[in-house]
Amino acid sequence: MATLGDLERAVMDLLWEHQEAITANMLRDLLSQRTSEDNVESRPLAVTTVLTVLSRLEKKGLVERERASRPHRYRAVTSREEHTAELMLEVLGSAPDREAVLARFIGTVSAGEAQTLRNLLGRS
Amino acid sequence: MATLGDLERAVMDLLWEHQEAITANMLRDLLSQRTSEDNVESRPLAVTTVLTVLSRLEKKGLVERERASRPHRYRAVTSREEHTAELMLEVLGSAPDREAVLARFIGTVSAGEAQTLRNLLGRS
DNA sequence: CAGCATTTTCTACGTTCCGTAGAACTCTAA
DNA sequence: TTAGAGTTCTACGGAACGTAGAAAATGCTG
Repeated sequence: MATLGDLERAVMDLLWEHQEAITANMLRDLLSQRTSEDNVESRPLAVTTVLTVLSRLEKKGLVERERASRPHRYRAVTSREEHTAELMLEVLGSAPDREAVLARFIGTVSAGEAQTLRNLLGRS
Repeated sequence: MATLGDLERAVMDLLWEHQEAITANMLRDLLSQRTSEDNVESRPLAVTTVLTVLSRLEKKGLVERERASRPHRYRAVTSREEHTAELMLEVLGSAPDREAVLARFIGTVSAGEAQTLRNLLGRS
């Protein structure tokens, strides 16, 4: 499965929040903001660190970059919803009896979400 | 997330197929059977190897053992369906807008499964 | 166009997780 | 009480990830 590390995840979260492609430097600033909110004493990451995880994310197919603009700009390839739904499907597919899993799944989902699902599925 | 390695996964698969708790030796035999089906030339695992992954799985809360019976016997703590459904829920919860994810998810599920979901959700 | 600042790539190191298993220790049955 | 089966301890190699310096590429500016 495409499992992400903490920093990779944080970077993806930021990219998902930005429709526009952004640079590694912007990402570094956003990351240091975010971690300083958690008032954890820590110096900001080096830009090269951010660039490293960005290329790893690119290799994983989650991020693409505009090489044209000089400070390269990065964006998420798929939306967070798409990505998450794909992951859920992948997990679902890891069991032989998908329907049995769905049954359990429905049981755990909140009432509101169950209603959402009914609406989405329409009548039959 | 509780992500599993290949061998850990293989062991869980076997435990999930056995309602009865089984010993490390049985597991080793079952594993060597399974891999020999894939006619990959390979000598069977050492029992200590199986025991190691079993204790790791125990630490992860996926497996419990009967320490009473002398060759300890191991069983999965939850069924595969339960486990998988929990994982799906965990993935779902990793996105802020769960309903949007569900919308995508419904879109990707097969028609048969959509029908299953309708039945499970009952009418509204 | 040459030098400098910015940006990107390469290389690398420490940590954690996992597959793998030997060494050492602990039971229990005879 | 001891041998053999079983369990725990310790360990190592490889991969993934966080981290970042060194080196190379690029582009602006005089």
